[in-house]
Amino acid sequence: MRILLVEDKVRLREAIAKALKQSGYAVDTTDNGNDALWMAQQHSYNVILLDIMIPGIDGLEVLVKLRDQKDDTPVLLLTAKDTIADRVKGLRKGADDYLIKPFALEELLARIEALCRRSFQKSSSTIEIDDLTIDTSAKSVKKNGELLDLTAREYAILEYLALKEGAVVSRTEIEEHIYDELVSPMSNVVDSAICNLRRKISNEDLDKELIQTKRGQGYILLPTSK
Amino acid sequence: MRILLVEDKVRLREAIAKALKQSGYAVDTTDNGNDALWMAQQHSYNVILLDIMIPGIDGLEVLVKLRDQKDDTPVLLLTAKDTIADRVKGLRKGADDYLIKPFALEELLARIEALCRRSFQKSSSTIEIDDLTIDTSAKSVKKNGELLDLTAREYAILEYLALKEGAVVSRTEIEEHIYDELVSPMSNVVDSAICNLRRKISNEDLDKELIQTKRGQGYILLPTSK
DNA sequence: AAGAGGCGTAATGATTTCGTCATTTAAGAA
DNA sequence: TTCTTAAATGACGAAATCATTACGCCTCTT
Repeated sequence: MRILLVEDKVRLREAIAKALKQSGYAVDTTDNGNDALWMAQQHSYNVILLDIMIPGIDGLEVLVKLRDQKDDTPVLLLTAKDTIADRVKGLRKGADDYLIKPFALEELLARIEALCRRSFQKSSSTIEIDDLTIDTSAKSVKKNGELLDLTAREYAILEYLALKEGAVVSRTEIEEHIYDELVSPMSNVVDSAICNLRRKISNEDLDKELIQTKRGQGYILLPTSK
Repeated sequence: MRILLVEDKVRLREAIAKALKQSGYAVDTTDNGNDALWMAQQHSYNVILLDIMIPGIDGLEVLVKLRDQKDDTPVLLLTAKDTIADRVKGLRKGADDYLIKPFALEELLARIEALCRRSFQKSSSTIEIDDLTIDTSAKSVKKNGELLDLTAREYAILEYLALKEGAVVSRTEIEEHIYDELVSPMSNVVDSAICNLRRKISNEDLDKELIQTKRGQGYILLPTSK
């Protein structure tokens, strides 16, 4: 967990830095806006603590420039000014939190923790199997980079098989997960859907089917490697 | 953007709720902890405003139970108490922000905005997509620099889609996050709103729609680059 | 109090999807 | 090999989904 601390008053800066280090953070410090911007570009910090009244570029400006550069690092503004208008302004410019001096170190630490907690939750939403890339959030599938035109049903089945990659999935299981109404027992909806799906994802050149049939049991999605 | 407001004092609750609604949020309210927990389980809120001193389960307890259930909805604590120890305690228990009564509505709004932004992993308060610039603070949209005349509903939907750029958003999800009254199941409000929205943001020259339909799944906002 | 605009509803028509059925193909057992 | 049964395929039509329009109620403004 690496933190950039931008604060011009020496005593305060060193006090904060010390406290942060004791709490186990790696801390870089600077006393002015220009260096702050430069450092933020060099490293990817987990949190930036930014005093507003600093020499060189003003703290708010630093913030704006960071955001313009699509830098998403959580920023916690520190300030002595405390009019509501200032606070609102800071937050609206893209700050994540705001703390007014003087503050208790305990509170600063707690807020930093809250910021870190949030920034750590992004998970990839794509599944890659052979030449297929399944984007579960866009609900789209690419084959060698080309978007495939799957229907909602087809996509749902493929996603389900992909999630259970390498495991045999019975027709009944698919019916239960993909179809909400009961499917009549002797229907072959699934067969038919799989057939269409295969048509769209198969490699003509390769003879191997990605979706394989386990006679009497169901289907299984098997990447070539396995 | 849907918000759960938990506050027992009638006057305050209604004042806040009104202000939030005017800012375009869908708002649910309750005056006690038990209902709050239940409601949070029913819906997925974008932010929960939680007073600590409430009847039934205490606000902090509500927070703890939510986090125990792996619910990571951003929580903003409201409180009259203001010892630093309390604040630290709240934040450490998993709150994302903290505001002390009495507070200015402006600041509350700005903090809510910041929380929403962060939960969608966006840092800047403006979102740029193709020739559109969405200003989530001013709640306005520009197209090639020209201000578009969107209604509150239209804006809300567009903002939501933009925050989820590249992800399929179902009608139900839109209904749940934009509309606070229940939408009758076979209503086509969303369809009709999207239709109007498209009319206003579409590029006649370009044939590609920014808001694309994923038949059977929902809508998705896709910039031309992808 | 009247007018305007926003918004939800209903109706219509175009389009796509998907389940069914009939038939062919393939797999495994005897 | 031959028989049996499971699976694949293709065509068709019913049903579902969507876009769009028009209408009327409601709310807010003036």
